[in-house]
Parts: sequence; C-alpha cells; structure tokens
Amino acid sequence: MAGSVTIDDVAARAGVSIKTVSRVVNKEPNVREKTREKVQEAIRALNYRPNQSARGLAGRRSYLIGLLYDNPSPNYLANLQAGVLKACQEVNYGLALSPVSYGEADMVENTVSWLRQSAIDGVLLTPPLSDSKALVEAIHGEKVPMVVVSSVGPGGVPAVLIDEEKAAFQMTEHLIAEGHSRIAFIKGHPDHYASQHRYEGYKAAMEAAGLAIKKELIKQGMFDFESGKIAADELLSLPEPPTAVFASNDDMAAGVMHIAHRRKMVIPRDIAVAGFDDTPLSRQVWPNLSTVRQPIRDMGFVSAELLLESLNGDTAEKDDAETFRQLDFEMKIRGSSVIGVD
Amino acid sequence: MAGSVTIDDVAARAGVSIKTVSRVVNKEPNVREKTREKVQEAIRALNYRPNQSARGLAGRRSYLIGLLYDNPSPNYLANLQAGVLKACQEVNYGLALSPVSYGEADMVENTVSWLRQSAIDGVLLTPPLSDSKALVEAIHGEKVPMVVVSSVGPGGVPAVLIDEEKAAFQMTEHLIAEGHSRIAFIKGHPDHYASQHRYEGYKAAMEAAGLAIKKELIKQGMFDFESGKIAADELLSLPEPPTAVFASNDDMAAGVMHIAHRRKMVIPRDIAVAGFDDTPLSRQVWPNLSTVRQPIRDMGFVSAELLLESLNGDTAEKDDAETFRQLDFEMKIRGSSVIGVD
DNA sequence: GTGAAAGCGCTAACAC
DNA sequence: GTGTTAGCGCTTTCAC
Repeated sequence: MAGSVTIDDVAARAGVSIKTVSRVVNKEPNVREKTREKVQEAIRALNYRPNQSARGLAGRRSYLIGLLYDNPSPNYLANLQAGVLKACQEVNYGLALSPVSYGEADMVENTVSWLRQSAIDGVLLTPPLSDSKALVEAIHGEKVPMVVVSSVGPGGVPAVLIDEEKAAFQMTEHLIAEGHSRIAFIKGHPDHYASQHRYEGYKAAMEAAGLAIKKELIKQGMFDFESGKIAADELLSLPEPPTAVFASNDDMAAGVMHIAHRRKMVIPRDIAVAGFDDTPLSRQVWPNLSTVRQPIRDMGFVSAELLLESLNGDTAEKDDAETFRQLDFEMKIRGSSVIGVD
Repeated sequence: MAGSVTIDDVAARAGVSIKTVSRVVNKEPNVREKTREKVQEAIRALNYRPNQSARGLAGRRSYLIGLLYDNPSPNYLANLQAGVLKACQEVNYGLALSPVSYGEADMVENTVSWLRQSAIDGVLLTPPLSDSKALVEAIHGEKVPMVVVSSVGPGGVPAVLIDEEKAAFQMTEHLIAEGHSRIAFIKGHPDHYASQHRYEGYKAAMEAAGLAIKKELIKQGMFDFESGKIAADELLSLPEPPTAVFASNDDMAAGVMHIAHRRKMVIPRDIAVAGFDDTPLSRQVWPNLSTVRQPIRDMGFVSAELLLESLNGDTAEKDDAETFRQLDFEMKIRGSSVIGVD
C-alpha cells in the first residue's frame, strides 16, 4: 500500500481534530471557511488520500456500485460498461461486476447474498435480469437502490431506455416505403422488455399501413446469430416467402443474411433485411445492415449517474423517482434494405 | 449491509476461533483437514462472504486487482474479463477496471496516480499497454506486481500468451497447401507484440515453402475493420493481385471479405481469406472465416491466477518468475479458404 | 494446529 | 463549530 498518509497526519498538521478533517473530506457542513482552508492545505501538502477500505468499513458502505448482467453481447457489455465507468470515475466510486445466471434456481438467493456481502451501495440491472420480478423485488427488499437499463423494472424503479416501439415502428415504415408488404418479423428473447416492444412497433406500423400481420411471418428468436439463421431458414422455405425480414437485433439479422447468401439470394434485391442496435457487426456484413442505433454507452453513463445521485441525495426523494430517462435512437438506413446504398 | 454474516458467526457455528476461520478463508496452512471442513460447512450454511473493506483495512491491502486496457475489441475485453473475474471469485478478490488512453501524453502519470489511489494489489496489462516500456517500468517502480497478457513485457515480467508465430505459420501453410502462392499479408497494429510475431510466422512459412515474399503484398493494418478494407482495396487493385489474403485478425479479414464482395468476387474461388482470433464475427460472415482460435477467456483466467498467486506467495520467488505461460491455439479452417466447406 | 488480543483508518453518535 | 469516543470486521502477532 502507498506511503500511507492518514487522517491523523492531516489533523496534526492542520491543528484540528480528525473529525474536522473528515468533515472537510466529505464536504459536510459545520466547518468554518478558514478551518476548511487550513485542512485543505494540509491535505494538499501531504498528498493525502482517504483509505477506501477504512471508509467503507466505518461508514458501512463500499463506495462501489454493482453491474449485474447475464451473458450479454460483448458489444453491449463493453459499451455499457464504458459509460458506467466514466460516471463512476467522476465521483470516485468503484464498479463491481457481477455475472448472474438468469433463470438458475438460486439466482435470487445468490445475488442477494452477493449484494449483502459486497456491501454494494447500489446496482444497475440489465436485461433480462431487470425483467425478473423476483430479482427486482428481492433487491428492493434489501433496500439497495437500483436503476434498470433497457427495460422498465416493475413498480417505479428508475429506468433508462429508448422508445423501442417507436424505433421499430419507423423501421417497419421504412421497409413498407421501400415497397414491401410481406414483411417478416423475428422476435427477440421472450424475457426481454425490448422484445415485446419492438414487436408492438412492428405490428402498429403494419396496421397503420393497412397490411395484414401473417402468423407464418412471425418467428421467435433468441437475440443470437443462430436463432436468426434458424428463423430465416424457415421463412425462406415458405411457399410464399417474405420479401423483407425485420430481425429485432443485428445478430439475428446477420443470421438472416448468412442464410440468404447461402441460398444465393442477393440482398436487398431478393430479400431486404433490417436489424436493431447498430452493433459494429452491422457495418461488417455485406451489404451493410439497416438498423437502429441505440446509444448504449450513454445509457450506461446516464443510468450510473442516476444511481449515484440517488445514493447521495436524501432517500426521501425516492418517491418522485418515477424517473424514466428516455434517450434518442437514430435510424441507420443502409444497403441491406435499399438498392444502391452502401 | 445490515444483516451481514460476520466471521464471528461462522466461528461460533463451527466452534472454532475467528482466526481459524480466517485461515480457512485465506487458504492458509496449519488447519487440520477436519477443522477445515467444519468451517467450510459453516461458511456454506451461513452463506458467509468476508467483508472486503474490513479485510483491506486489517490486511493493508485492497484485495483488488486492476485490469488495464486501451480500447480493445469488445469481444476481447468481454472474454478476458470473464476469465479474470472467475479467477478473482475463487479467492475473493475484486476486479477494478481501468481504461487507459494509450499514447496520451500523461498516460503514465495518470495510471500511476490511479494505482496509488485505488491501492490496487496487482495489475493485468493488455496490449498495447503491455508494450509500453515507460508504463511497465513506472508500474514496476510502484512495486505493484503485474502480469501481461498476449505479449511479453520488457524484462522478466510474467506473461500469458499463445505461440503467435507458430499459429501464423500454420495458417500460411494451410493457404499454401490450398494451392496459393501469391499470398498477401495484412499486419496488425504496429505496437502490438502479436503483430510482429504473426508476421514472422507468415514469412517463415513462405520461406519454408520456397515462396518469395513480395513487398507489394504486405500491408500495414491497425487490427480494425476499416484498415482491412483499405488494405484489401489496395491489394485487389494491384496489376497482379493476390489469390489469398491472410489478415492478422478477424476484423481486418472481415474488411477484406467486405471489399471482395463489393467487387463481386466469390470467396474462396476468386480470393481466399484467413483471419486470426476466432471472434464470433468469423462465424457470422459468409462464407465462414478460416481463423486461429485464441483461448482469450482462459488467458484471462490464467493470467489472473498467476497474478493472484504472486500476491500471496513470498515476494522472494519473484525472480524465478520468468514465467511465460503459453496456451494452445487451434486452427479453424472454414469456407473462406476452402471450397465446399461451410 | 489453534486461539487471544491488538489494532488497521475511518465515520457515527454524541458531547461540548 | 468542533472534539471525543466507540466501534466497523477483519488480519496480524504472538502465545500456547
């Protein structure tokens, strides 16, 4: 450990008690301005840094927030994490990662015990964990503040998300505008909030255009590449196959393109494809994939900020925390749905 | 944090002193096997987890290791991190993430101050940070133990890697065996250890087969998709273009495939392509990409294990820690280099 | 092979 | 406004 300047050294040099130093460090009230300056000068001179372990132990908090996730796409995790880290750095908090096995029998129990013992001050929940009522309620029961990302937790838990339905609506509209009417839809992992809402957006746009929603054109996927392939195989084997496929994320859309290529179909001439998320993959397949950009990194930043604020603000204001924070999405129209575009 | 199970609870239930519990938790010697089991049973029953703050305070360390990285591919980061986390969990260590801006003026200074402040017990360095002599030496100066991943740090710093050269040699051999002789090579980010060694492997295989290494067939890339596209464009515009391209990672190889598709070339008939890393992308492009599998997750696990061991072992044995740990790679031959394979 | 006692550096509660 | 006094839950030291 470092050359260990302690709070006592600072107090001695400033000629005050350690409690006063503590007050200054924690920006508490009831310190005369002049005293505060003296202490700050001593802190600077000694290059004092409070020991986090000691703070945590005495203060019964860890200065740590937790990020709970289950097997997300590497891209989602890396971006979200980058945003969260940035917010943490600003207020000297640490980030503790916790991979959770969604659906495992003792998921709730394990998570709660991890929360307790790591003394996490608050948690960020990502899908599909945020859609588990049991888990969210258990965390609530522990009185651990939380914020959910990309979904709405049950009951006024603050959430950070985009308007999934509107985004899916617009993408469907785009495909319709390109002249398609037999538009297939591949749903995402059934437990994700986003899956349901993207599907709603698709349905709404189809109805708005007076197009029928054909049951055989709706497939269940799992948000992964493989499930996109399987769905595409089924769709393209139909007696009357679709002319466009809207997959509810990029991985599945890439699976569709893979199958189309294998069948020697030309995209978008023989089949148009659209995805969701704007992952790097969407610019690495050929042709480039039309998709919806979700600002994952910003969502990480904002959700951590929200959580961190609630940790310092009075717990009293928790009730008006029916805080949905909706960030903007962006349509990315590319060559997989429009001829002649890259 | 309220109803926390403490070491006293465990000691009481197991009928031993807290010191004995501490010994078991920390895997120290001098505990009879039977006692150890009793304690472990109590730990399990109570679902006890040591309080990190208290451990840190009493033990004058943070029980935290740091992972330093600079803008890696999401896939690399997610996998490495998963492995590291697993190793940490086994010994109850925490993981602190630290994104570092490689090449920034005050990179070294910032990193050192972060190390001091967070009281990190040891660090894992990833490329290209591990190739910065200044950074490695500064960390050394702080007496913070470290392990480097996917490269060899200067001077006997323990490293975990694969035999990059041999892997590249074998892939080149494969392309030669497929009948190619005009084989282009796209080098990776010049500061990465892997780049140099993959290139060496390519050269060695070409020479071994009695093939000339044509300067115009060697391109500098940066390990990203875009640089692969640029290199491919140049290569395919050559009066006498290559019949095969070996890109030193999958992202660049995908860039090559993208350009080939755009030029209406058929892979592998008109041009064979090979990559390196076996990222998910390699199975999402069409045709599937021939590549080398690197066990990133295992590398994360092993390197963390190595670091963690060195934190507990006597610091005396540091000198014989000229520990290269070389893991196995695996050839993945797919449709991008062999006709008729998927 | 095991245990008792003494802190680690800080914050919280309450005095003054 | 400021100081005093107890711990927080663990590791360390040293005794047995």
